[in-house]
Amino acid sequence: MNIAAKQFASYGYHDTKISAIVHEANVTQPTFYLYFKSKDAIFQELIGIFKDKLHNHVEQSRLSSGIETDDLLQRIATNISLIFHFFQENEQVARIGLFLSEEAIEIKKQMAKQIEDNLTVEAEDGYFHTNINLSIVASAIVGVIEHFTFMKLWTGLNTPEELSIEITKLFLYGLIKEN
Amino acid sequence: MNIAAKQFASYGYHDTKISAIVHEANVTQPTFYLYFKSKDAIFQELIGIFKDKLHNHVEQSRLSSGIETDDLLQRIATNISLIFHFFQENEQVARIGLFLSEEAIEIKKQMAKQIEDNLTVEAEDGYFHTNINLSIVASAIVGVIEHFTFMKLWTGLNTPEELSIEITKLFLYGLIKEN
Amino acid sequence: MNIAAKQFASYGYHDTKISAIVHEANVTQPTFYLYFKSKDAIFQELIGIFKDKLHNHVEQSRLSSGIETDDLLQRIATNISLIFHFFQENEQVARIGLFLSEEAIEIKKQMAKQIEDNLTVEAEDGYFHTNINLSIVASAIVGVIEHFTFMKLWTGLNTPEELSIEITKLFLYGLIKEN
Amino acid sequence: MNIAAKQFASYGYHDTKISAIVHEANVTQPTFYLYFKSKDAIFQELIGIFKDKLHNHVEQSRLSSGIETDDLLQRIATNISLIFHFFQENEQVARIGLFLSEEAIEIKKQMAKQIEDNLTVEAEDGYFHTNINLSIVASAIVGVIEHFTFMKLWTGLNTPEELSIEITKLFLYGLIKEN
DNA sequence: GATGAATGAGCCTTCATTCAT
DNA sequence: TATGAATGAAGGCTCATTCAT
Repeated sequence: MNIAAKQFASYGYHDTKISAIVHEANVTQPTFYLYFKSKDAIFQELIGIFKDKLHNHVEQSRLSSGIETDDLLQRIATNISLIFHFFQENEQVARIGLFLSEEAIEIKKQMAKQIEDNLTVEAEDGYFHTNINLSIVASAIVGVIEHFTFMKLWTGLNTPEELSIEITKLFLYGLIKEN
Repeated sequence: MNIAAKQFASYGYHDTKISAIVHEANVTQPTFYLYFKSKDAIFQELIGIFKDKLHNHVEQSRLSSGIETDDLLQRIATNISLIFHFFQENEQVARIGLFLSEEAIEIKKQMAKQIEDNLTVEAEDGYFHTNINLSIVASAIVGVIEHFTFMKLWTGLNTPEELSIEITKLFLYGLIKEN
Repeated sequence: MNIAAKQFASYGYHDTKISAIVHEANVTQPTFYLYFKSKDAIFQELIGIFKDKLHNHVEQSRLSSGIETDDLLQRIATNISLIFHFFQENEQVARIGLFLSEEAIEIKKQMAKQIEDNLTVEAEDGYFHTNINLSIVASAIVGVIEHFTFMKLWTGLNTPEELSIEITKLFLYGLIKEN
Repeated sequence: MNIAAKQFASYGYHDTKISAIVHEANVTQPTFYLYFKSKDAIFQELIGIFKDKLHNHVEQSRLSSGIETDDLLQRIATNISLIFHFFQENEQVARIGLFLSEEAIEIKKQMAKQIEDNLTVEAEDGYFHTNINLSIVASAIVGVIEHFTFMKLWTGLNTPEELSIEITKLFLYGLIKEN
């Protein structure tokens, strides 16, 4: 399973060959079919694993979100940082779920919904501009997270903390300096 | 060429068969090889086309950028809107260049560089926070554009104008309402 | 392997189709690729087999050459006869190695070298004309053997013994009757 | 035609492509079919050319054979030398006729017959051993000529004269030094 | 539970050859 | 006479998948 994840993540669906997976696993091809119905089946299974892990992660972070700081920025940054940590620790399966699967779209939509909900709660305190569409903001955040994960986190250019703090500052205060 | 672009954009590299391309083009397979050296060759050619178009587009928008408004927001929004328009009008080839090709990473890096340069110019007027890393901001903008293009523009949910104005507001002023 | 040898020997490289080989072997094409990397690979393998057999044959005949007759003619005739026997018993692979392969030239050169060495030993007894280039004689003998093998041995016109005795007489005494 | 001969001689029948021939001839493929019925047709035509040239050559040398020396060796050597010259001057077409064509066997048989006839005439003078089968000798000579042509003449290692003199000495006097 | 051996299905590619102009 | 454009026919090779043991 891990081997398959690694291969799919590295080479994509088509360029990952059952023969290569079983070779690295030191078993034979029929053995593969003893445990998985088909190439597609194991792929879907991996996607399922990602979705489960993601779901658990979200649950976890909801439960442990009691540790709320007074500081809004810190609070949001921590949330985003958790997401980056999750992608960092589950890179291979995340690559599959986020970039290779057909469900990727759906998964990202749910991420956005999740973030939107969080923002909505924050918004109730009245700190946010009211003329901004939080659904779109959430989607934008997903876009940035996704992009940074691929281009900066997985390439080792930045840590989750660096990325999350940068995102948070940007999205909260924007570029413009008011005076 | 267009047919191939459509097929690659729809099904990806491996699930696009030469037989399907030529079938839709009402020619036979050997005819394909009369014009393209191989499946990979036409794919690379399409990527090349995208890169060229993108390059031209960037050039054009640089030249015609004389129409500078006083309004910073409007100015930036227009620039981003142009990018969305470009992706809208070149959807298929953009799908290939942005999401299917191996060069996608490089292409996006260049987009980011481009945006960073523009921001740097704007920054000279002293309107921006000085503690913000423009390189990361540019990369974030690329992430959002890419995400929106895929999830909202190509799905017909939003127009280039809507998306660009939303992005601009968000990135310039952020979520926080100062008072 | 034998089937392939037969086909290559009969039809040449290009006119031998994998499909024909596997058909005669009562297996399917993928099975072929289970045992051989490519069409060219099995061809090279057959050439290798020929070279090995030839090498072994040469070794063998060197070892068993203790049975030296006093009669020079008989001795040489036996040697040549052995070569014809070898080609007779390994016709298919010999056809490939001698006439179809790119290495044919090299193989024949080595045959010639071999024969030259033998002649050189014989020459030490002083029976041969001294003004004759043994290297060229050896090459000539190879030419005749090759020609006879193709035109007379494999066509069933003559036996190894007939051919070898004829060659030997000719090369030893020539046409001219001295008196 | 010359171009085709060159290509066939260089690459063999299958590896010679019509496209390559017409390319080198600076015409298009349909033009080829304007002059030749098929790939096979031009190949046969080239074989025909070789056969004709060979035939003419034989005729010529028969007619001009009045220049008979008293010296038997010289006489025969000259004949063989002429053959080598012919092959040297018609290398490409000879490669086809001697090594690539299906008729090669027949052609060589005729060469042998020709040589046998010549030998028979010489034999009438009673200079030759009587217990030698002239048909086989002729065939042997063809084998040597063929081999030398390929391995020594066309590789530039030896001149026609060198080769013919060597062959003649060998076949007339043999290796054995009588005393 | 595991495998050696085999295969169905299909894809890319090539090449001699022709048609309409 | 010459060609631009196209194709029929086929061949090598790959890969997910299965059967018999």
